[in-house]
Formats: sequence, C-alpha cells, structure tokens
Amino acid sequence: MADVKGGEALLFLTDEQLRQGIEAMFFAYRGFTADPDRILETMAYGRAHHRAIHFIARSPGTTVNNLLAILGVTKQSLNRVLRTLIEDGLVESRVGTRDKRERHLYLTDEGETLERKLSDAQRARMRAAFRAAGPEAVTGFRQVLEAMMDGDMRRRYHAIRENGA
Amino acid sequence: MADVKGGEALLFLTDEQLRQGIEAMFFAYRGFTADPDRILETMAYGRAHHRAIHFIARSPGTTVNNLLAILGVTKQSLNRVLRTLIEDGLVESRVGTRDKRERHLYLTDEGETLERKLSDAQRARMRAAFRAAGPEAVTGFRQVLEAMMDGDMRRRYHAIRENGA
DNA sequence: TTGGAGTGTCAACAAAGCTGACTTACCCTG
DNA sequence: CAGGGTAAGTCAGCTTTGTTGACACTCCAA
Repeated sequence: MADVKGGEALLFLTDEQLRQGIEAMFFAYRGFTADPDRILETMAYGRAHHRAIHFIARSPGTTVNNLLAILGVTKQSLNRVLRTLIEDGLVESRVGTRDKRERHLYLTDEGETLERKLSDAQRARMRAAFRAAGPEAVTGFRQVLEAMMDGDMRRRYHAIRENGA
Repeated sequence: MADVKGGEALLFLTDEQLRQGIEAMFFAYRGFTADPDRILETMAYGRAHHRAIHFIARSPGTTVNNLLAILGVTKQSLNRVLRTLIEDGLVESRVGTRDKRERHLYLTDEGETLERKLSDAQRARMRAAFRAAGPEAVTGFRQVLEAMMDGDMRRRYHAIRENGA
C-alpha cells in the first residue's frame, strides 16, 4: 500500500496540485449553486430554503432534529426558514404519531413544484458536467468528495442514499 | 458491487445518481471549509478573509479589480474585508507604478504566516482525500469540477494556474 | 409526578453579501 | 489640455443566514 503510492504520491500531491484542487472546489461550488440561486432570487427565498426543501424532498417525513443534523445549523436558524416555508404552504409539518413531540416534514404539491424547478436546474448542470467528464471521472469525483467529508457527514450521506433510493 | 459497475456506466446519469452527486458536493464542501473555519473563528476573521488571503497569496501584486472578479463579490463587500486585513497588517496595498489608480495587494510576513496556517489545514484534508481516493480518482475529480464551473470562472481558474506555477 | 428531550419562539447580534450614490485620483483620447 | 471613463474607496442602508441565550410547552419514561 505505502509502496504502491510512493511514486505517484510524489507526482500528484505537491502543494501546487493541492492548491489547484482547492481552487477547483471553490470555483466549481460557485457554478454548482449558481442556477438555483438565480431562480431563488426571483422569490423571497435563499440558499437556506433550497437546502431545507432538498432534504425534505429526499427524506419525506424527516423530523426537524434530523434536518438540523444534516444541515449543520442551529434550530433557530432552521426554524426561521422552515416557518416561512410552512406559512407559504410549501412545507407541511405533521405531529408525529409514535412520538407526538416530533414534527414530520413533507413537501406540499406546491413545494414539490419548486423543488423540481430547483433541482432540475442543478441536475442539468451536474448532468452536463458528468457527461463532459465521462463515467470514470464521475467515479473518481465521488471518491474524492467522499474522502473529503467529515466522518458524521459521510455517515449521513450514506444514510440518505439508502433512504432515498 | 463489482458487477453493478458495468451497469453504472449506463446508469450514471439517472436522477438518483445526479442527486447523489449534488449531495456529495454539499457534504464535501462542508468538510472542505471546516478546518480553516475552525482556525478563523478563534480570530476576528471569517471565510471571506480567507478567500481574499488565499488569492492574494496566489497572485501577489494582484489588483483590487482582479480580486473582485475572482471572488465574484461587490467592491463594497471586498473593501470591508480588505480594510481590516490592511489595518491589521496582514495585507499591504501599494499604489501602482504604471497606473497609479491601481492598488497592488501583497501579503505581509504576518499575512503569510496566517495564510500558511490556513492553507496547511486545508491542504492536509485535500491531501488525505487525494491519497485515499488515488491518482486516477483525482484526475476524474478535477475533470468533473472543471466541467461544473461557469465559463469565465474556468478561465480564471486556468489563468491562476499559469500565474501561480 | 417529576425530569429530560424535542420543539418552538423571542430578542439581540454578527458576518457577509447586496444596491445606490458619491468622491478622489488618475489615464487616455480627441 | 479638457472631458470622459476607469480604479479605488467610502457612506448609508438593507437582506440573508448564521450565532447565543432564555424561556415555554408537550409529552415520554423512570
């Protein structure tokens, strides 16, 4: 393992290579969020609303606490976003049946319409990038991103994959 | 897992695959910024300061206008950040010799010390991710990220690579 | 029945983005 | 050399999205 890597490591782990990776992340993330941002700024919503909508769409019936952990923000911050989405009729909050303290979150039809609009735009860019780079590059892309995550984020990433399939 | 892979080449543009790519970007970006953020929050600086410091370090003598274009923010927003960095003696602003309207930006020794501290942390994570994923994955990672950028960001990305080498 | 967990809310604040309007200094061209 | 445009800086005011801290309510479980 260490031997195999020795020569290659010297080539691709120079500071210059790493810096380029860092800058690639920075510029690519801008592109990644650009399309949804453009849509959102025509309404009274921001990126935070998009994130909430995305993960509610992905795991319908998720609790507030679970969403909190996924998004990594305080409940006060999430609550403000969630409240506007509920007021505007995009998200429905149902009291739990098993545990009535919990609120389970669902998108309404209107919420799903917006979700589709946002994710269509984001997926279109992702699709174009995947297509341009090719399937092998996509595999590598995902491997590096996964390795870049913090441990608990990686766990959540996998949990959602199982859930959302 | 191995036999699934053949089909993956055909299936990698399904909505589910694209969604996983989107979520991978989200969670990975969190990891990407986590280490510098931890360092920055012990001082009076934020992510915006880090970005300015990074690109000044990368292209010493860059002008305010150039930095503006790279970062994609308004001059008012950048100016606030830059002003504190100059006041604190991390960045030096020199009047241009050829064109005296321009200010050329350099890191001071103190600025370079912080830059190194931040970028060491970020590079360490990038290095670990690159090492874990392997050189082929790194190539794919960069191909996909580059394809995800907006056109002018891609141009800047390459311009910096030439500059910074 | 009491303690703790999950949730929601209020208040106050900070970081970092935005627009618009304006000044100062400077370059370049007619 | 005058005028128009460019680079930078600044002031004021606003928005989004994050933060703490304090507190109330509901409900489960020991």
